[in-house]
Amino acid sequence: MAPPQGRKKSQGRRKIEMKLIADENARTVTFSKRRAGLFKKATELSILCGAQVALIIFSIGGRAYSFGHPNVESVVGRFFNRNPMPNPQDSVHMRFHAAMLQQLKEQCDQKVEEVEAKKKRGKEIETALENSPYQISDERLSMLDINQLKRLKDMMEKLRENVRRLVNGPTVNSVEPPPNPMNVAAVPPIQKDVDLANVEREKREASPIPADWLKL
Amino acid sequence: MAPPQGRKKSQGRRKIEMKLIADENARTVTFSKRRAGLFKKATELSILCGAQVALIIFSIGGRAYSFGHPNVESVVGRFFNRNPMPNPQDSVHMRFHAAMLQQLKEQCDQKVEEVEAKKKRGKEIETALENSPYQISDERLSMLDINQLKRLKDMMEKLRENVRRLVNGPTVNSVEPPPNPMNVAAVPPIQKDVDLANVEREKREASPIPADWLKL
DNA sequence: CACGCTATCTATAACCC
DNA sequence: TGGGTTATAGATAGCGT
Repeated sequence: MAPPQGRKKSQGRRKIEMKLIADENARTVTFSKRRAGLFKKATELSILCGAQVALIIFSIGGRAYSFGHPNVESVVGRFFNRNPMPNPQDSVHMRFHAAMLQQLKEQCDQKVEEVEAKKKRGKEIETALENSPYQISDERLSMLDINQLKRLKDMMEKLRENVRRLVNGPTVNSVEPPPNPMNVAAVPPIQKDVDLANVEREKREASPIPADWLKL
Repeated sequence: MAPPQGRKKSQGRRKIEMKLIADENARTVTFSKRRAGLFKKATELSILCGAQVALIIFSIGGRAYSFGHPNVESVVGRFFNRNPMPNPQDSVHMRFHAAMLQQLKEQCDQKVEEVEAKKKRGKEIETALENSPYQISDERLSMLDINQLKRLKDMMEKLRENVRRLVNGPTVNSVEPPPNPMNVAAVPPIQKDVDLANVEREKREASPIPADWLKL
C-alpha cells in the first residue's frame, strides 16, 4: 500500500569474515543461532543416515550444551574405545575409565594376536603342503622301487606328524618359533645302495634318487 | 556457447522427508555431504564464537569421524567432569562407563568367535590328515602296482587341494559350511582292470584294492 | 568415494520488538 | 535471551564422471 521507498527494511544476510566476532553482543546472538542450527543439522544427520552422533558445545561463558543420538555417553564411549584418551582428566572416574579401558583393550589385543597366530599357522601348513612329496610326478613315481616307496612313506608319516604338531601347535604367546613342518628334510638323504631287487622299472637309471628329488 | 536446451541438466535441490533414507547408496552420499557440512559448521561456530566444540560421528558402517576444538578429549573431559556427582551409581559417568564396557565386550566376543572358528578349522585339518592315505601300511604299500600308485598320487593331490581350500577357508562369518577336506572319497573307486603289466609284485593277489583300503 | 553441476531449499546477518 | 522479518549467502538433492 505504502509507496515503495528507496530504502529497504533490511539489507539481508551479509557475508562475514571467518574470525572471532569482536562485538560481544553480536557474538552471543550468532552463537545462539548457530548453535541451534548445528544441533538441528546433527539431528538431521542422525535421522537421515542412521548415524550415531555426539555433539558437545561450551560457550565462552562456560555453559554446556550437548546433543547425542542415541545419547552422548554411548557415542563418546564407543569413540574412546578406539581412541583412548591420552591424558584423562584428573577425575577419579576418568582414571577408572581409562584403567578399565586399557585392561580390556589388552584382552582384545591378545585375542587379535591369537587370531593372527592361527592365520600364520594356516599359511605355514599350506606352504608345507605346497612343498610336500605330493609333488612327485607320474614319471618319477613310476621309477620308485619298493624301498624307495618305503622311505617315501616314512617321510609322509613324518610330515603328517609335523603337520599335526603344527595344528595342535605351540601356545599363542610362546616365544619359540613354530616348528618347521618341512623339517622332514632332516631325514637322512636317500642312500645310494637301495635294494632294487624286487621291483621292475620301465627304465632304469644309473643314478639313485637325487637329494632334491622330493623337493624336500 | 551452446544454445539453451529445453531440458534442464538437473532439477536442483529438492525437499526430502525427515526419515531414514531408504536407498543405501543415496544415504551414503548424503552422509558424506552432510557430515562435511556439519564439521564445517562446527568449525565456524568455534571460530566465530570462540566456543569449545566436540563432535563425534559414527556412520552406520561403524566408521568414526570426529572434530574437536581445541580437541575432543578436553571438551569431553570437561563435559563429564562438570557435575561432581555425589552418587556415581546413576550418573552420566556410570552410563558412560557402562557404554564403554559394553562396546569392549562386543569387540572381545567377536575376536573370540574368530579364534574359535580358527580352532575348528585346525581340528578339521587334523582330522583330514588322520584319515588320509598316509595310513597305508608297509605291507599294503608294497602291493601297489604302478597304476594304483598313480591313483594314490591323484588322491593325494586332491587331498592337498582340499586342505589348501580349507586353510584359505571361508570367512569367519560365512554362512556356508567349510568344505569337507576328505571329500576325496568322491573319487571313483579303484577299478578292477588295472594294468599290472609293467610291475612285478612280491605276491600277487587275486582281488584288486578294496574300496576301504585307503581309509577313504 | 570424491568432485562438478544446477536449481532449489535452508540458514542466518542485520535490524527490529 | 528469545522471536520475527527480509534479503542473501550457503548448503545440498539429484544426476554425471
